[in-house]
Amino acid sequence: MEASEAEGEGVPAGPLIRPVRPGNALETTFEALLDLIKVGAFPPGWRLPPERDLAARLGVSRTTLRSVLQDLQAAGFLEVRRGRYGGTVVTDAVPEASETAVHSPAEINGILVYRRVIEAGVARVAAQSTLTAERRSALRAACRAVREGEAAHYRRLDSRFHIALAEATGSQHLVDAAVEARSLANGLLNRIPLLPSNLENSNRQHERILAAVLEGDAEQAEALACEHLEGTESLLRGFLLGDEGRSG
Amino acid sequence: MEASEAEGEGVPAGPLIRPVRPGNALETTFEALLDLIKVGAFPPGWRLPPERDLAARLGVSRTTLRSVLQDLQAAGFLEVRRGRYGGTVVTDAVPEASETAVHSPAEINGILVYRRVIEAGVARVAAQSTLTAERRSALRAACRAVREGEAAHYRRLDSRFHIALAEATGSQHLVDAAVEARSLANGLLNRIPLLPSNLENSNRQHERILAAVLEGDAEQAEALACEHLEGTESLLRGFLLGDEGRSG
DNA sequence: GCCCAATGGTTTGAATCTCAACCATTAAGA
DNA sequence: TCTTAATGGTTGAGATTCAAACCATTGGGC
Repeated sequence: MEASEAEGEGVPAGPLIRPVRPGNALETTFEALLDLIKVGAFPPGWRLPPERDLAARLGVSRTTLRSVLQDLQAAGFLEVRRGRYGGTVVTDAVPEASETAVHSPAEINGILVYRRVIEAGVARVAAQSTLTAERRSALRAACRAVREGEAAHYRRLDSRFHIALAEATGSQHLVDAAVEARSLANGLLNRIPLLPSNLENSNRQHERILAAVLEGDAEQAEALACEHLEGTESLLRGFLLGDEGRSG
Repeated sequence: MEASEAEGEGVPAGPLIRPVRPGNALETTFEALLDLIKVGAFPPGWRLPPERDLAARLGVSRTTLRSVLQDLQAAGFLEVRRGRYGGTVVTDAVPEASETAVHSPAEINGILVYRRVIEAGVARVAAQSTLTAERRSALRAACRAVREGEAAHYRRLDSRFHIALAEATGSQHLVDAAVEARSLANGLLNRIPLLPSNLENSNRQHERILAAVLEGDAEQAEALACEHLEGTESLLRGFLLGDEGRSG
């Protein structure tokens, strides 16, 4: 067998090999919980599952989890209270738009394209799904929360709305993908300023997407989602790629 | 703060909490490598990256990786040769369609819906992407390999073609999602028999999807991908859900 | 025939993580 | 006021995983 690449013949499989352990247990657990806070899975005031339960769900030991919870507490995201009816509660601290890793234009495009496939697909499937009254109510509440929330919480509330759409599909895999896509995209989105006019427009688009989903109009829901995503993509491409282009 | 659920108010975030360590290092590494073999990332004859390199890419120690490689060798999937110009080569052993976990109808639907969102979206984006001559060549080769391959290797070759489409998008996240979607779906697809007429039809659909992608017709590529996926979904729903329905 | 370098194979000690048992706190109910 | 039970807090032993150093094999080049 003659090898043209270290991996063998043909197109190398390099990119297909992904870390099964991208970091140590502490790092990955910290990132996971912070991501969930950032995308609104744990809104302020929310009480996390009890430590023993949460550790089991995350697949780490309680010792490891406790260390992470202490770090999150020290960073101001959690408050802990002992005793019966105690627990670990999420504060309303807003995660700083940290200096995320610098992405190449190709990476940025890769994230945007991924987000669009996921979120437009989610809108379509949600519109095709049978929604319970509870689910409809949750969608409306999430949409209203974005509109009525303070600007400081916009990113989190916006994310939560899009994830609520994913939850409406009934596919755990789409939910996971939506969470991941939002976490990736937020790292980029947080670098552009929130202008009131843009937020207003975005909120209107949310209403229309929601209406299409509730009406069961799959074509419309997907088209509106694409339009919505194109809006922020344009902002991003101009803001980030333009920047990168100039500094390049 | 009044809690309606253990996690707090409103819709519980339970489903959003995912294991950061679904299994131990040996298990997850074994699954990851076997999945890559199954989806054609490592075709027969392929030489894996050297151990030290592969361990680094997977994010595990060389000790852990070696243990997994030994298991895969014992299972017949790999052959190892020492010395200069040695290495670890993939055999042409076909993974048995093992008794995968029994899925509920909701889980099956969740997988199918996820696969459709990913693969239809991938077709669209691939058609919109600028393809190098090498990439076009790889796509054609992958499509041809499905058509000309033996039935025993069909699943692997079919998967590789769809993943090649994802690679054409240039988005690592779509590639990862396509690998995952394929691994999930294959667990289901392997339970239905491969009929020559179905394979013929599937191959024709592959050709048409490829043609649309190469021509840059995004609408067509996505529509054809949906039609292609609907075909196997129908087979699956009738075969699995019908079964479950009757036994239920 | 010897050398070299790239690969797999082995061993040892350290780091990380897990598990389980037990302690302390706390507010509601009796 | 005491009890209860659900929560967080602490400790020690063991398992898992890692890192690094070194050995053995092997085929091509000189």
